[in-house]
Amino acid sequence: MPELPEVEVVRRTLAPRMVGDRVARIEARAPALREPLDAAALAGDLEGRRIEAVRRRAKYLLFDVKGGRTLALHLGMSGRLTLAEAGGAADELAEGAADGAAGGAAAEAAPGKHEHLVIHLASGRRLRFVDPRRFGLAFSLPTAAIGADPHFAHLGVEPLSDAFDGALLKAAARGRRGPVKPFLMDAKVVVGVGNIYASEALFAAGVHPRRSVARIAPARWRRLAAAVRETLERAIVQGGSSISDFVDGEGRAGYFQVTFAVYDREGLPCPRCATPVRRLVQAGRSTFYCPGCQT
DNA sequence: CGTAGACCCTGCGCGC
DNA sequence: TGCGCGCAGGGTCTAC
Repeated sequence: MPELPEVEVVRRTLAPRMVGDRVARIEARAPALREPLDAAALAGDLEGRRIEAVRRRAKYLLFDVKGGRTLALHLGMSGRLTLAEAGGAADELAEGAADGAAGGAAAEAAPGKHEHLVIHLASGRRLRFVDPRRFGLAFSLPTAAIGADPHFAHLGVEPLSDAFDGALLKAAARGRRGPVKPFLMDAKVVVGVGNIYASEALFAAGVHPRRSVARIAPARWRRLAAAVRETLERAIVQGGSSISDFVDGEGRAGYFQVTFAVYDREGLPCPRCATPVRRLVQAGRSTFYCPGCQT
């Protein structure tokens, strides 16, 4: 569910309510995520420590605690975080929001299906990590060693940073030949551009998803970089405004506020020229584009 | 080195 | 109404 904007919206929701609080207890259960949960390491690194910052790198959420350790969470495809307030009432709300599919059976097990991790805070709040498809990740590491960690070492530039521009894309494309859409989604080039916003940014820039990166001139790279940035920033603003009403840290609501120009709109009219939107498959992922607007 | 494809896993929506 | 199939926001590994 999460691309960079959704992760960033969750981060902004959680940060003011978690920074300054303390990790009281880590509760790890459910089957392994992409990598097995190391409950002992999480407890040893985090329990009893004050949360100093909630940051983001690519699609990872980073919770820095006092003593130089960091909890890293990745939501994968289906991960969700909910921050339940102290006391019972808000708890139920969070459960309901997090488990939309479990409808019929009232006899669901108490902890909730697919609940992998619960972080109990000293204030009584609880951060729950639910991930049905188990593509997510949760691990702790020394804060100072994040850059060298294999999960982060090869990551490219942040798309909302000053370093990200047309010149960077052009340089990264040197010696490459493939289509631009998978290139945009390559985290070694630029992080956080997932399948939805890759299609959306290409549409906004008027670039055909199959165009070879070897045949993109500087002006077009500039347009594309600007489109990536603006598309992500707009999604953050829209997701953020929709989420501010929520009592929990649920990220999914943001998606319902954002309207896509082409993504998941095969056959529907392009918002700019009314030509029917087309779908194709690249690197195993669906791409949506307007054959009239994108060259 | 760069790229394409398979694979990890569960749930949902659609067509029959 | 039930069942099988295809597809889903991510990332990594292997084979070419």
